[in-house]
Amino acid sequence: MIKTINQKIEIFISSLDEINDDLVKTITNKSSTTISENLKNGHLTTNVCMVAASLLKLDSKELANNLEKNLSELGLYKDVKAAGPGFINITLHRKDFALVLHQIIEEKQNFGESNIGDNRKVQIEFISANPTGPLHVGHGRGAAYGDAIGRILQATGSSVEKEYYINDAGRQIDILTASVIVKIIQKELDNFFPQNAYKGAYIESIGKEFTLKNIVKYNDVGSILKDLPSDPEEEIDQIISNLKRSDEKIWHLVKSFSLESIIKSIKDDLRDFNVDFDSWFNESSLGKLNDNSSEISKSINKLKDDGMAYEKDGAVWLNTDNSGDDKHRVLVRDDGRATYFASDVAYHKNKVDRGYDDLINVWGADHHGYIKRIEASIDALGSSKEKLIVKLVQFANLFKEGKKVKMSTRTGEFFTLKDLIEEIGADAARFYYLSKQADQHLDFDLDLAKSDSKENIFYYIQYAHARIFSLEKKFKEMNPGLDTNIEAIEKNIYKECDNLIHEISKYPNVVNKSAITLQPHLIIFYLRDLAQSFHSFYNDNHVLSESKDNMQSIVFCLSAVRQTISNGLELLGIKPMKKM
RNA sequence: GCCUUCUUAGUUAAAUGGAUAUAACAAAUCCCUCCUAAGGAUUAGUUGUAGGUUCGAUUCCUACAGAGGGCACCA
Repeated sequence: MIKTINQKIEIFISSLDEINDDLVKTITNKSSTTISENLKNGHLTTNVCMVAASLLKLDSKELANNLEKNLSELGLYKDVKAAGPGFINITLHRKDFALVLHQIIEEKQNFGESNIGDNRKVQIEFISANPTGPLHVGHGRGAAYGDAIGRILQATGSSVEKEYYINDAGRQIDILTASVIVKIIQKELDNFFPQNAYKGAYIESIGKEFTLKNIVKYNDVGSILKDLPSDPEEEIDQIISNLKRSDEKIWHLVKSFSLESIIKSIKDDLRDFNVDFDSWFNESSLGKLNDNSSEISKSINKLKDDGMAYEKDGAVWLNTDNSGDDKHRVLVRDDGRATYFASDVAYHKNKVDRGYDDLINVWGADHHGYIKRIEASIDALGSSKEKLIVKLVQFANLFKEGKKVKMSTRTGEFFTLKDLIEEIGADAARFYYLSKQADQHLDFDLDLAKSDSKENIFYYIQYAHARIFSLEKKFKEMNPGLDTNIEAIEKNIYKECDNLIHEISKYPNVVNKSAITLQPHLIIFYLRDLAQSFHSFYNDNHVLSESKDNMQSIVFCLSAVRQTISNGLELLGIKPMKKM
């Protein structure tokens, strides 16, 4: 409908004095015909006259009056009116207006989908938490966000792949391994525990599980605590090297066991959170520096060969001049070990080589300073940093009984994602994570998420869905064999539905906008508005005591509302409720 | 100091450069003999300051004031 109107408008614009093809193009690009915010302004609205008037130095109101006359004379629309500073408001014939209902009945769960993504290959990397402990509520926000934009992009015609990058190669994993071993033999060490080791209860349970099938016995336990420096960082490093030296076999067994155990718990939590990944990428698969054929060596060598990396003070540095980063960055330390950054450079090269059109990275806001150097590395390796889209996700504060829930990784006291799911359920958790723009601070109120007031938007929306569902059921019981149909609506029988139909017709645009801006919260706010329109209608109209014709047309229309709510929730990874 | 996000009603939050800035909570008043009251209706209230671009600015630009985050040969 909008398309044909735009064609008519273009014909009108082209017929103006002193116009040329370029101007027509500029005007059509800058202006838009949209579904009116409010039914008072007709069904559709265009701002083309204001755009054209400013470019052509004409009076916008006069231009709007002319376009009004022009469109009216076509006889295609019920009403055309120039309004305000130069808007054109169009009211469609009832049949055209109700077209969206046909569309929903035909497309069902696919209503709202589009192909604006043009089949672009998009990879989304998110969460990528270190496998050194369970996922906590901070990771949950990235999980909900990454998964939701994945679903939204997929629904709007992109070809999406979701990936989790497992940092299974660095020092953190050594600390994890040491933590588990020391916990196992803690009694033999006179209850000693390193200051910077991981302290959560999960460390102990991994250790216990390991000892069920393995024997951990050191010939010379005392040597493990030999030569310990007082600095916490140096202390843990010394313990790591002592443990490795004392019994390399046990070290490797515990290391792989701990990793597997934690990765499994992460996967279990994500399954419960309804987040699924297409691939899991191990940092360790990038290989080692001393292996010339490994990906990490190849990336660094290529950077050196191309003059983008150089040696200085015994270390290898990446030149980041072209990226706006404030200093050059170390890839290989002067002691010959690669930095975390070096792995990430190789990882991003790997991603670029896989041929995606867009790489979306969902990172915690604390990685903000990291963006420029990664962009620099992508450019330096001969690709374009434009491919990389980094979305930062801000921290979430949890509030319980009005108080902020304190969390400290150091002491192992934190609210895990699993705790959150158990407390309020995966769907409500996802909903509240997504209810605010990802790059802004979120105060997550656990009590609100469980409350039964209207303030709890999650239930407000679900309630609308459940109400319609039960209404449909009752309608079918009352009228066996009677189908809902479009005829009644087209015959202009039940005008009170108009507002709902108008709201539904906005949905595909909301999805597109949400995909373009990567903002799932737009869908949440839309659903709230739609639910509100429905609840209001429901209160004013006692559906099941209407005449059969009316009932038919109303239930038909409400089914479309329910389908739309259901589709919107699905895009957020939330299951619509059939009863409450 | 540098980089970055942000500042909207008493509070928490919306708004591809468009019409009278949108909701909820809190306040006041109403609506269950009724399809789920986890609901509905009515009233009152908002764009940090100073400039600029524009037919039009909450939105874009500049400065200022205030808040958060980031600035490792850590990951």
